[in-house]
Amino acid sequence: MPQEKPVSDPSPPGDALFVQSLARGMSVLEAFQGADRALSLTQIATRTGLTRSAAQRIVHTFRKLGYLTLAEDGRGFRLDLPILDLTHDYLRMNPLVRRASPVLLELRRNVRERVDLSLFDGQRMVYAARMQSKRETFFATLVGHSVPTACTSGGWAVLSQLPPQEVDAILAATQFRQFTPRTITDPQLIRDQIALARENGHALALEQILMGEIAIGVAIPDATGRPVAAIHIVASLSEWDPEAFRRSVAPLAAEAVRSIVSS
Amino acid sequence: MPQEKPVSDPSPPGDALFVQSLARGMSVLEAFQGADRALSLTQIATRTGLTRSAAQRIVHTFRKLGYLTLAEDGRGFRLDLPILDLTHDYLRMNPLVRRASPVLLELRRNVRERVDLSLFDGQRMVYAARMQSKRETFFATLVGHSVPTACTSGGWAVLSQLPPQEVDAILAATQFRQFTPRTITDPQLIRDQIALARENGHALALEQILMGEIAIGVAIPDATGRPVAAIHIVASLSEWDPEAFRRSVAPLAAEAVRSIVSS
DNA sequence: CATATAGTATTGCCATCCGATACAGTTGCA
DNA sequence: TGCAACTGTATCGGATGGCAATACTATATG
Repeated sequence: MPQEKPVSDPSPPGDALFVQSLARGMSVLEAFQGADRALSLTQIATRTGLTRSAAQRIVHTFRKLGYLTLAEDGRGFRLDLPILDLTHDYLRMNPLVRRASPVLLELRRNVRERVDLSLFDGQRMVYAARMQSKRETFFATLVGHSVPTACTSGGWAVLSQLPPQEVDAILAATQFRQFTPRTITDPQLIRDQIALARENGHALALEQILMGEIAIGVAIPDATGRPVAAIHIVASLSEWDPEAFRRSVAPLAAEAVRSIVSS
Repeated sequence: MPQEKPVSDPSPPGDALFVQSLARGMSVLEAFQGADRALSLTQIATRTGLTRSAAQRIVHTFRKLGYLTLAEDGRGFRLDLPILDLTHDYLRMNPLVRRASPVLLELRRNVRERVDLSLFDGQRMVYAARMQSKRETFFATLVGHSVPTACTSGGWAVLSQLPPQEVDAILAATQFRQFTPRTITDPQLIRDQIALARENGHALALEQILMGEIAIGVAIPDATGRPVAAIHIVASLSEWDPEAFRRSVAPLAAEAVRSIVSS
């Protein structure tokens, strides 16, 4: 009789192919999500539900492989550079990113505003590529950054292409956060935005994540028509009237999506 | 041309803490380096030196965890989105990236050309952040991309701050590649560039990676004075005379580095 | 229709991973 | 000072969990 497991790693009973050590290892890497400084063995053990011994062995192994490193002051561990190699491999091989990149570049050249590619991942939209414009905010720059699907133009565009029950499931699971005073957190109002996006073929978001920011999102479907990503075009309200922005930018974004899909 | 890359599976004898399964698992992720399409189990097994069974178990586990996915056509596997979460965590927690990002942003605003941050990793410089300018090439955009230390302005700047024997070791281990007709591949000529960089406090590279490209690199030292990264400023030869570029940009880059170091 | 792939599934053996415990240093509060 | 609570590191016997071989179905290719 297997003992009760306090762990968070999904080691399903009776899955003969499942390599527990590997899952535990990855859970250690995941433990760094949301960490704001280096993590000690004890912290890692706590966050992952592993014993300190297990954490020690795994950290030891990752250090030998280069993925973790002892922090500068010798207390705690941090993710290290080889992680970026994986990123690069992922982005490089992702067919969507591959096809989208040149199109996004061209798009940015035309609209002269920031263009992003984000990937649909349930409740999140994860930024995969960014073509910057002149001025730029800063942290959101980072690849891998994500925002709630329900709070962003691209997310609305994606949701507008999904069956209602899936939308409901996502909205129900979303942890709403008031990014700005104007962030919409009422699911019903969000459904309105989604309906609007379905009508227009694109979504328009005003100051949902950052004050002063206006964004247009268009969903990118896969071969079966299911939305898997979105283009965002982001600009400043100080330079654009929302309707003018929509009129001049939305057609270009839509065409970019067509170009990506057909290539 | 895609070369066969030996993937590391160091299973040191007598290392009681080493978790073999985990190392094997990571070697599977690393197997995607240089792959230009999805990899089948057999290919993974070949590249990693694992048995097909082992590859199967590991791939199965990674799929359950989300890191790998079956390719669209059902043949072969690809890295999947959760990889980007690790990236984001790495970049976010990296003290250097944290301090450098706002400075690079400011720098780009002033010079109006592309600004990169790359991290020193022995024979490679790995791109960690990029602040783009107007026009842009495409693949090099990707985070995690790397170029040989010996072929890039930032690399020369870094090498100029290292003791000669370390420089020799790196040059000796470098696989030189002729990116452009003007790429310098003679170690002695590279040493000249390094010496020049040491004198000037910055390196100037002409068409080393791409034709028409001029780049200035300045090394970023850590607290002990050892170079760990570099700033690159990259522009087009069609718009700049090399000497003018150096005169107007190098001081700004140097000041940016000072600002990063002292913060 | 034969052959060579692809991904998936099962099984018995035993090496590898397991976690308790001990050790060596720092930090910090009393 | 010294104890307490932390760091990261090291050891070890036992049994769990990973190991490789092999068989399976399905799809592609000739």
